[in-house]
Amino acid sequence: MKSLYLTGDQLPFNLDLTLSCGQVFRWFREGDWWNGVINQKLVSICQDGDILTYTGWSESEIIQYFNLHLSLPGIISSIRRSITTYSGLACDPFFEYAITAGQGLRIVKQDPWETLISFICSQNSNIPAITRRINLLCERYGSPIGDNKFGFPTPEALAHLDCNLLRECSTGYRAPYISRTAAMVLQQPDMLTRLQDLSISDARKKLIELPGVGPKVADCILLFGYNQMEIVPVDVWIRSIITSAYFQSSLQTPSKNTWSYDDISNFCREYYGPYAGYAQQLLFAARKDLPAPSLPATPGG
DNA sequence: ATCCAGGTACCCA
DNA sequence: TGGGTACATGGA
Repeated sequence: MKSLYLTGDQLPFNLDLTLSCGQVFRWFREGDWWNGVINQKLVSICQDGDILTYTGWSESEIIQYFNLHLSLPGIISSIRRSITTYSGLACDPFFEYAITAGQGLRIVKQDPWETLISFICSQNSNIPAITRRINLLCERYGSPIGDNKFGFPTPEALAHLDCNLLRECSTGYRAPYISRTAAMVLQQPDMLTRLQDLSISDARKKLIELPGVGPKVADCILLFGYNQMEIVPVDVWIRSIITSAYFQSSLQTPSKNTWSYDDISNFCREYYGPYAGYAQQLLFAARKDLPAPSLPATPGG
C-alpha cells in the first residue's frame, strides 16, 4: 500500500465524483475504497483529503489515468477566458454554479476499446442500467481477475457471439451492435490505436462507421478514451441544459426553433473553448440541480 | 403504471 | 439532408 500526496495544480481532486459521474462504469465503492480493473489488473484507491492511498498500480499510472499532469485550475481559467471572449461578459453565473458543484472532477483516460463498447451500451439508457449491463458482460465474457472481479472482454470474446446470448446481459437491441463492432475491431486490430494519429474529425468518421456508434457515442469515445478535451458529447441532458441556458432568448427565430446535434456541440466548443469537453462534463455532473439559467450568450455571436 | 434514459439505424419525402 | 419511428431494458 502506497500513498500519493497531491500538491499544487493536482488539486482540487474529488475521487468520488470523478469515478461516479457517468464517464466510467467499472469502479465499485467498497467501504472507503474504490476497486476497479485497469489493463486486466485489479487496482484500488482511496482518498483522504490531499492523500491518495492505493494498491495494484503505480503513481505514474494514477497520474496518467486521472490526468493529474493537467492543471485543473488552468483548465477552469481557460474555460472562463473563452466565455468572456465569446460573450464579452466578465462571468457566466450559470456555469460558475457547475464549477462549484463539480469541484475536483477529473476527466479520466480510459482504454479506447472499453470506452467504445461501454458507450455503445450506454445509448438510450440510464447510468445504473448501463453499469449493470457492462458488468454483466464482464462477468460472462471477461477473464476472471480474482475476488469475483473480471477483466473487460476482449474483441475476440465478443465478436461473432450469438445475439441471444449477448441479450442475457441485458443488452437488448444493442447486442448486434456489440458483436458486429467487436468483429470489425478484431479484423483490424490496430484500428483503435491508429485513431490517435488521425485528425479529430477523421477519427470521428472512422468511429461512426462502427455499428451502434453515432455522433454522441463517437464523441464520448473521443473525450473519455482519447481525451480530446474540446469535444462535447450531446445527450438529452446537455441538450436541455444548453438550449435552456443559452438558446432560449433572442435566438428563438422563426427559421430556427430546433437545434441539431452539431448546433449544440459546436456552440459549446466555441463558447467554452479548447476544454469544452471538460465544461460539458461539469454541466453533466451538476445536471440534476443546476439553477435556473441566466442568459449570457447566444449562438453565432 | 407510465415515462424516461450519456441514441442509432432505417425509412421516407 | 432532414424529420419520424422502432428498438429492449430497467430506473424513478
